[in-house]
Amino acid sequence: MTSTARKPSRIQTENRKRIRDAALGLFSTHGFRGTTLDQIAEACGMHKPNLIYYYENKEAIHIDLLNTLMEEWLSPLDAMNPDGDPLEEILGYIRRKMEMSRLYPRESRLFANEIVQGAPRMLPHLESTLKPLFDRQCGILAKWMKDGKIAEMHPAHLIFSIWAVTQHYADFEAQISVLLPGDDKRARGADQFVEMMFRKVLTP
Amino acid sequence: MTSTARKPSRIQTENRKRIRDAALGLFSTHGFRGTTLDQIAEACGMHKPNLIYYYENKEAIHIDLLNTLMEEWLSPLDAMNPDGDPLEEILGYIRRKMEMSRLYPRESRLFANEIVQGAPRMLPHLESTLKPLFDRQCGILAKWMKDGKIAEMHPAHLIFSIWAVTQHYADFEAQISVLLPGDDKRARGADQFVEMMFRKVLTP
DNA sequence: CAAGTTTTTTACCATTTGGTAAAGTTACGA
DNA sequence: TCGTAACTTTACCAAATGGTAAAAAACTTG
Repeated sequence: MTSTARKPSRIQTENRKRIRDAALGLFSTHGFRGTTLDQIAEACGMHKPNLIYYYENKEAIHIDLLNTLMEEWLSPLDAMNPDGDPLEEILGYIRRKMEMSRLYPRESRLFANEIVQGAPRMLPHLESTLKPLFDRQCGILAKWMKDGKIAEMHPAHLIFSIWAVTQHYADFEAQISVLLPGDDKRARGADQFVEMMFRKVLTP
Repeated sequence: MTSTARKPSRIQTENRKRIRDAALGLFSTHGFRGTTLDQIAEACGMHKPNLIYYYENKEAIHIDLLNTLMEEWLSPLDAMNPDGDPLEEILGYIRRKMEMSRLYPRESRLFANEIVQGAPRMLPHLESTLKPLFDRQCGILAKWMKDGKIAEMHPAHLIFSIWAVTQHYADFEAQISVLLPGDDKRARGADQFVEMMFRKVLTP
């Protein structure tokens, strides 16, 4: 029985990464169907058949991207410490989300594209990976509320609102930059507003 | 000199509408590039060349959709009355936005797709139509704040947060329905949460 | 360094897709 | 009701696109 999966060589690891990086930029702004293999190839300085050498097909690149990025994208949520100070834990999470919107807008938009279009390639992953994590965090929030540490509210909707507001700055940047031009202190203004907002909401 | 623009016939008006309706459903879930003329044609029971008879090309359908829907999409913002009760005016706006997320998720996702991908076909429209409206509403909010009617904060970011939270329920429905299954009272829970949230934020 | 293996490149192909030409059909005003 | 303009359908096409075949080049290892 021959081994079907060999461990990847140095070149393989490197080139797959180059491909993912180029594909991330393109998929996140043009969507899956709006991106061609030729575009990806040119963006990473390779030839089209070379992409297919590393990935079975176009969809495999997209799926690998989603899977690879999913866990680091969710890691801040997992970092919420049940034994820490509730308000500070949540605000810390919000700050990390704002930071990620600023540092990794491509990742944010990649997921936004995928979800807006009905998550055709990610639904199973949402079920299996995100859902348990989400439920656990809802549990932590619920306990903090029951203990009177933060205001009582529906934990799930609280998380939704945090995601909505923080990711909005990455996903809708095209709109925001039209409505609020004069770039320099926009990020700080956003951070301050969001912190103020959730502090108010969460204070019992 | 022959007239270049004739007034549209009854059939023209009807069929253009049929096309727009079919295209709205497809563009909003598959994006512009992810939707084919054949799909649109089948969805509205026409043949492909017939689409081209009514619209110059595929892009013209998309542009017409965006333009046609833009103003009704923005109308609730314009309905905010500067002389009304500030808190109630804003909460009323938020309620209408939540209602629109529920009744017109296709429109919401159409715009979301467009903006996430950098608004390639809508940037001018954002500048010319949305921006003035947005600035005016920011002015109204600022005045309410100065008068001490609502809490002091950055008006633009307040509007962003309202858009983010309300549209999130339409745009990210695929995710929400995984995380919060058992559909029946989700909409009411969302309404209640959002109202509670912004009431807290806005109360001085 | 020679033999084998991995990686890259060139040339190509089948399908999809946006769009056209033109004949056929229907609606409608005089 | 007849002629014309509006509309629909059939048959087609060229370009774009995802993907393949196979030779050439580069790298690895005994």
